[in-house]
Amino acid sequence: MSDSLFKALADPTRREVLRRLQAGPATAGELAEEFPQARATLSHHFNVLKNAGLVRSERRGQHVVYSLNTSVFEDLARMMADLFRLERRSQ
Amino acid sequence: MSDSLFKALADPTRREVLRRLQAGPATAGELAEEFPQARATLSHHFNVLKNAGLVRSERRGQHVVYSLNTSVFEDLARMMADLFRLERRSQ
DNA sequence: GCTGTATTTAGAAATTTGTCGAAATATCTA
DNA sequence: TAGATATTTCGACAAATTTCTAAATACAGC
Repeated sequence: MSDSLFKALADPTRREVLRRLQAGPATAGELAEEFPQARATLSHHFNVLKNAGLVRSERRGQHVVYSLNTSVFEDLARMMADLFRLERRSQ
Repeated sequence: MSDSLFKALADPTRREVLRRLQAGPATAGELAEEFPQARATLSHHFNVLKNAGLVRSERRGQHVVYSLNTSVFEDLARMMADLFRLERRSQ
């Protein structure tokens, strides 16, 4: 729902993770090396991002690869527009 | 900065207040009648929304009128786009 | 199956957030 | 100035969130 999306975006570390994933997919380990928090902490953040539909994960052997899910952006834009009741073309 | 904005949007009651203000400005008292929370609680929410630049307030005698500040939407759109590195035309 | 590496889950501590009732402040009107 | 109404600030508490370490799970290669 919209609540999990907004909540997911409310944490600065999670927003940094999203920005990092713009450069391309990365494994949990690679991401963990770039952030000061413990791996368990980041794993929690990944989970929040996943539940919000902001990222996808895929296991590749021992690794888990995370990537941006750009398709949620449409939903996000719709919610933002709804919050400000901006006119939109479709629907 | 962006953190206060995302944090402000993270609470469902505050998002409801924003939607309510789409219908037009309202006093703290009018808003308080439409929400189950105590006036003190809502006053706190108004403050968070104000600090994030999402609403404006203006005292009118005994009343304080709150209204949507639609100009932040540009900033918001920019931040969202930045999170997903979407191509934009200007800048 | 065992060992090593990668990741997640569990449980707990510290911090932040949402909430309230009561008190304080601001403004109007008589 | 006194009284009434509107709103905010204060102080406290419960719930949620971020964070950690330690333990558990998943997989690969021997």
